[in-house]
Amino acid sequence: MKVLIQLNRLVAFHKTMGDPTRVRIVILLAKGPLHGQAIAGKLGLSAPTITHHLKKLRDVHVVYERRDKNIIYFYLNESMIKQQAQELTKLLETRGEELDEMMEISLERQKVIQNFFTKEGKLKNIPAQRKKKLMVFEHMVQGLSMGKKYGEKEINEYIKQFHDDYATIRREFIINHYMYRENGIYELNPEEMWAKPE
Amino acid sequence: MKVLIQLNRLVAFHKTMGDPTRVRIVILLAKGPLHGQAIAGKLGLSAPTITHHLKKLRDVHVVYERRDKNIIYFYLNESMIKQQAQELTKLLETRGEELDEMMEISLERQKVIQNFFTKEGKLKNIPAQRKKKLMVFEHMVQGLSMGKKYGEKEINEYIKQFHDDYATIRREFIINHYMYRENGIYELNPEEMWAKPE
DNA sequence: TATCTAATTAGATATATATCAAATAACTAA
DNA sequence: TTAGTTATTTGATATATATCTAATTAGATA
Repeated sequence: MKVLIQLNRLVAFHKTMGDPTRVRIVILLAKGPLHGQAIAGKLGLSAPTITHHLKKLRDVHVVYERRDKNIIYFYLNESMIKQQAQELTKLLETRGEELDEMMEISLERQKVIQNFFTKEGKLKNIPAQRKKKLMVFEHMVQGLSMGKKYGEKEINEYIKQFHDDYATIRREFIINHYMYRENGIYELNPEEMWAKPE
Repeated sequence: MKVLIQLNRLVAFHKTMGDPTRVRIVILLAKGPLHGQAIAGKLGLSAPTITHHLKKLRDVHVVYERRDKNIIYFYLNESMIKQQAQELTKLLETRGEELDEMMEISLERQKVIQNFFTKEGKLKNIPAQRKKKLMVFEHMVQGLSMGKKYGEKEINEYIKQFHDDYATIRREFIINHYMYRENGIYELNPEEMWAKPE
């Protein structure tokens, strides 16, 4: 099977992790979720600065947030970090000829993602065109971890991060073989099984 | 065993990998060593630009170079990439309390490294003070891969990247249990075995 | 020694970004 | 509705950095 890396995603991830403040935030969140003020306090930085960094971390899906009353808690998305660690080693298996192809695919995909997601990472609507729809789903599924089992509630919560209509999207995940379900437990399929355009 | 991460090293690595040109260089070198002009040609960038990026990649030990006649070939240090991929996942196991400790150690170490290595990464001289000496050796040993077997020639070549007196340094590696030797084959020891100060 | 090629350095420019204080927005609870 | 808390946005500033051209250095060879 061909090693396909999404260059932009990989670069964006590393760029984001290439800042000491952000890594410190990640380390703090590894212990458990925190709200903005707490992070600011622990790191001795202002609230706007923390907002700034959290936005970047959220852009690459390293953190996500959940509101409880008036306080927004930030969570670490561990699976994304694990995934990117894998991508890094995949780089070594890449044959140089694939570079151009990778760049092209990356570019097209980037455009679609940019069109259908707000800058906050919310899905505006589900694309009608199949190819684009699949790109959007693949994008969403990136934050899930291979081999991990998810309860239905958990999946719903995860999808809500992108769109309120989690039921439809969850169904699409199954239909297009991104995930499979057994006794109410959801799990990511291997990439070979995912729906492909054409 | 405690998870000890060198924050600065980790951040520097990711910062370096957070640039599309540099990742493209890494992908090219994954196929095999190349010289500067070749890289410049393939990427459509000027020679100075390539020099600039190679310097950064060299700073974090992702590439190293070897001269053949008049041409300098750049090699990918795959073990460093694998190692950093591991460090990334180690982040997740880090307990937040270790943050300060990590920062402090990082800072002290950084200073020592800065004092004893030139900005080209060459070791100026072996520190007399034991603690600093160990830091220097640990620094050098970072580019070797755990579990990999190295021939004596290979080790010598590797050490020459830092200092001409490879024999002394190779001996120190053994004395301080960074590596062990069996029938002329060298291998990295697990970190628990490494010499510790005090 | 003179000359060729490869690599680096210097200097310039344009762009990005980390940070803060002040203003604003979003939400809760009284 | 009003007050209080938390988060974000705005605007300013200082710093970093990706890229180029031109000049320089390093090493090989004729």
